[in-house]
Amino acid sequence: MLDTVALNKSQLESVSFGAPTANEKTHPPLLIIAGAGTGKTNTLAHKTAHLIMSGASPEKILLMTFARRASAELASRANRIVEQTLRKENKSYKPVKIEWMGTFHSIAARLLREYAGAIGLESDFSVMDKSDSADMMDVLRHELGYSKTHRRFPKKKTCLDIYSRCVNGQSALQDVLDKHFPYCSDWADELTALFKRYTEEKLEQVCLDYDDLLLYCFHMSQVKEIANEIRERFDYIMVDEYQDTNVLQAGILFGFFPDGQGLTVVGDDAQSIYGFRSANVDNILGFPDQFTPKAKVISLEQNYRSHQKILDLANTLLSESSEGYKVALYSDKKSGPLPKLVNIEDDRKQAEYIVESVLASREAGVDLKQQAVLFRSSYHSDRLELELTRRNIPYVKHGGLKFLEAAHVKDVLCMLRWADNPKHKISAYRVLKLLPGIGPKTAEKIFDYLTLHHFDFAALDSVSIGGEAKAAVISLAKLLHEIHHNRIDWNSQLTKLAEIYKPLLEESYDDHFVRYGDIEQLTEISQQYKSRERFLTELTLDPPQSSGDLAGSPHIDDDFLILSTIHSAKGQEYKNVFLLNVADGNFPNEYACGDKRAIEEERRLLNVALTRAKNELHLMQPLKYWVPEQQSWGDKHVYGGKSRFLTDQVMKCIEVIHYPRLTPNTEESLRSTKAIADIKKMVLGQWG
DNA sequence: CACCCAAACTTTTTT
DNA sequence: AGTTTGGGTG
Repeated sequence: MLDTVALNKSQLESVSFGAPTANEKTHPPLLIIAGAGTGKTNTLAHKTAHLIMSGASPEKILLMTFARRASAELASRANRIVEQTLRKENKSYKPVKIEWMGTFHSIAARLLREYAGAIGLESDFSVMDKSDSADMMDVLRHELGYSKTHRRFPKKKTCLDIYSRCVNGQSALQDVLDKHFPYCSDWADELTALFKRYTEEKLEQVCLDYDDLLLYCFHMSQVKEIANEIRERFDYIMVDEYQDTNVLQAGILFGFFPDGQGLTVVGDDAQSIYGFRSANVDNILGFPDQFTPKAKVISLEQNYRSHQKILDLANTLLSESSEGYKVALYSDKKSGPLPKLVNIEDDRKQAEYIVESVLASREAGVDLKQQAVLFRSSYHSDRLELELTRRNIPYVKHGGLKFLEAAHVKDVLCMLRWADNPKHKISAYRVLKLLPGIGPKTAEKIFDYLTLHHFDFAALDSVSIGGEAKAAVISLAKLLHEIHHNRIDWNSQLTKLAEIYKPLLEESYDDHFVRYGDIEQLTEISQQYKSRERFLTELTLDPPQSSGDLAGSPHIDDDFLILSTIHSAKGQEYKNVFLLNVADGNFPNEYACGDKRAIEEERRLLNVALTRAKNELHLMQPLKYWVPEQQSWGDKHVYGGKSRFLTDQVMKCIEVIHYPRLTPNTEESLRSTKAIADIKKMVLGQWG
């Protein structure tokens, strides 16, 4: 009943490994090393489908993926395979629902809510997103008096990054500082105090940040009774992108499933690119040895995505690493265009070249959607975006600024969140400060008053503050009160909040018209969620990836070019790929150059970028490129040296071209030659 | 105490 | 370029 035609030998082995039979029900731990484009998702989908058809209960399957998009896709593919197979056998089919799937963070959030009672946690905790966390850091930073020191204290974002490293890597503060933030080393004591306050403050406000979700869940997994119960709930556990898990995530897995029964992890050590989030490649490399007997290992090496010339390039790049990666990819598609290294003058020419090539390919029948421009940092596409807009070429950008991070969207969201959780100080301050006449002090006063009155919004009627602001506070509090107690239907809660927000928006922004559109869109999105709580949690855990991603995307059948950071392009594939700014300082990034491990991560990042391409691959090598740093008056261009990854061996896999084509001094026409007219004089002429 | 303006400083990738 | 801090004013 297994569809063997669609799978190769290793894939088939992965799929059938440990599937339940009449007399055998064990599934020992399994590691699948799946190189780029080797049909990983397909294999996982088949495995899921196969398990279900062999009698496994869907509700006892746990699927953990890296991004929500990936998990949704996995589930729908598995569904399709089950359906197809059953149809073929003329059996009836009803859709399979895999209830337990999602990112580590979202699974953790769900488990924590369920077991909150058992671990002494309020089950109605809020989840803070990054900027909430940063805001809280900032407040405490001031409170502890660190903003007035003679030497500059790290900024809120830096503080948060340091904290996050400590938690996710379970490392000592001093180690983290020495290794990743040497310029902050002197502040160890202050940071320790700050992080302690931060942790207390979160407890007080019943908030968990991203890291807490993993941290709490990790501690929960160490509690025998709970771990046992959770192990009973799941027969099969599949974890995707295992190379990007950190110590905490691996700890959670081993806490819940110590013997690895039913556990399958999938990943590729050559695609580990989340070291900055404390991902640890050792997790995947050391996985087999965690168990006795050791876990079974299957490698997928046949690539179905790219032709051999692209793979040769990727393989050569990886072979020059000191890391010794597990797989070398090969493809049945032997021929295809040689990857190009395109020399251009600067990012302007870069944009020009890309626009021309992209349009030419479209003429030749390749949809824009099948072409992607990838880059290291999201601002790298700025110049290109200008050019695309100018030429009316539609595009969607993944990575970079998110819809939810826009100030006005955040404002409304905070109103809703405060209504949801009256103790949510960060939201409260943000919302209160929006009202005219209310600054930090008054906001504090109001919040203290609310605290004193057991967080009952109705009590704010009698708060004593200055005349003008008072009316605004009272009418806001009234609405929040009604929302908190769900006296207003969930469907119209955001609409009501938007009504209150609208005048404030008009007051502070010239482009309020556009911004209000975003608010309406937010309201629209919220309708898809069953309850306020789920809306808030899921939105912070799985924010829409791009503005085109929103509200079921009305332009779904339009054709558009893909712009994406490499990190966000993970798991994707495109017919043609353009990679921006391949130059030393960017590939590898200059901040990574100090550390050998970091450089290797840059190499893997480049590998990920290369292996997205099915057919054409253009590496753009600008002579100089634009960087936003440095003093604002100077020339913002930086001369990038040749990337150290483009060694002689690597260059043998690449064709070098120049754009515009090198032609010996054709007519320069009249540009930049000597003046034959005096424009200044002509302009002055109007005034006699 | 809120608000406005000028000066200083910054440095990627994401759940 | 955009955010954060500091100082001055009402």
